[in-house]
Amino acid sequence: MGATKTEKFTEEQNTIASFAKVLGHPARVAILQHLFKINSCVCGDLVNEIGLAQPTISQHLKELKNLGLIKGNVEGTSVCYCIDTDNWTKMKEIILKFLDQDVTKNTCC
Amino acid sequence: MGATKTEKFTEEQNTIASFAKVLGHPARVAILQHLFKINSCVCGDLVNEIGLAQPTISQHLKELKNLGLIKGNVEGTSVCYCIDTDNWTKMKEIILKFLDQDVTKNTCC
DNA sequence: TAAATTGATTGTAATATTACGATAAAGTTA
DNA sequence: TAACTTTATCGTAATATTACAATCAATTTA
Repeated sequence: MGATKTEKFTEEQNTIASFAKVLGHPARVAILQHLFKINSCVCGDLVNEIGLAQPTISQHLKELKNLGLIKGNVEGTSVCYCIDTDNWTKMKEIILKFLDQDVTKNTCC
Repeated sequence: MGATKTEKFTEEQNTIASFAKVLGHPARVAILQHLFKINSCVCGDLVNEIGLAQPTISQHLKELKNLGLIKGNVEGTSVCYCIDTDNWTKMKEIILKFLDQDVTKNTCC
């Protein structure tokens, strides 16, 4: 009990859910928005930008990295993060296909 | 500790995250896909369609209803669920706006 | 009205997530 | 090399989520 029963669902359903899940925390949304806004790499200023502790940000970055949405380059003592544009586009297409189902056919309710 | 620090984020970030979060479980993805597929209301066959217990499905339906993505009509002893097309469209626009950020500008990494 | 059907609610166990202090690891600078 | 800077990892507490058995509530049917 307690754990999601992944085996009951299709691969597509699990993929959609795992992308949606990683976007399902405001800190990760904020991180991604910031990475888009500055149009280049970011280093440690995410901790200042968002008001969470450094280990917490690091943990969120790891989850985004695990799904391939961002990548990080070590630059001296700091790490430069940015959007992985290829994977972002792939993710976008998967989510879009799901969201774009025809909504007009529903006649009851 | 443990709880998401909602107050640290903008309303937009929290809205995006809460929509993404509700899509972040394969059972809810499966429910929504089924509601789209049959192009009309569904009653209790979601429990058969997806292999989870009835209270579990009921709980997932409640979460989808709380965010306004589906609505339910009582029809005798059964309840007819379907997509709330207006709210689905609104949600889609919010998520799309977030996903559609220009990905080409990133030059480093 | 009694039995049956359907779905919601309650209670709870198992697991996952979030957040952060402490500390480690790796590079940089004095 | 010692001190400093930056980020990752470990450990853990607090909270949230997932799943389901048991039960309740409402309607329908025999």
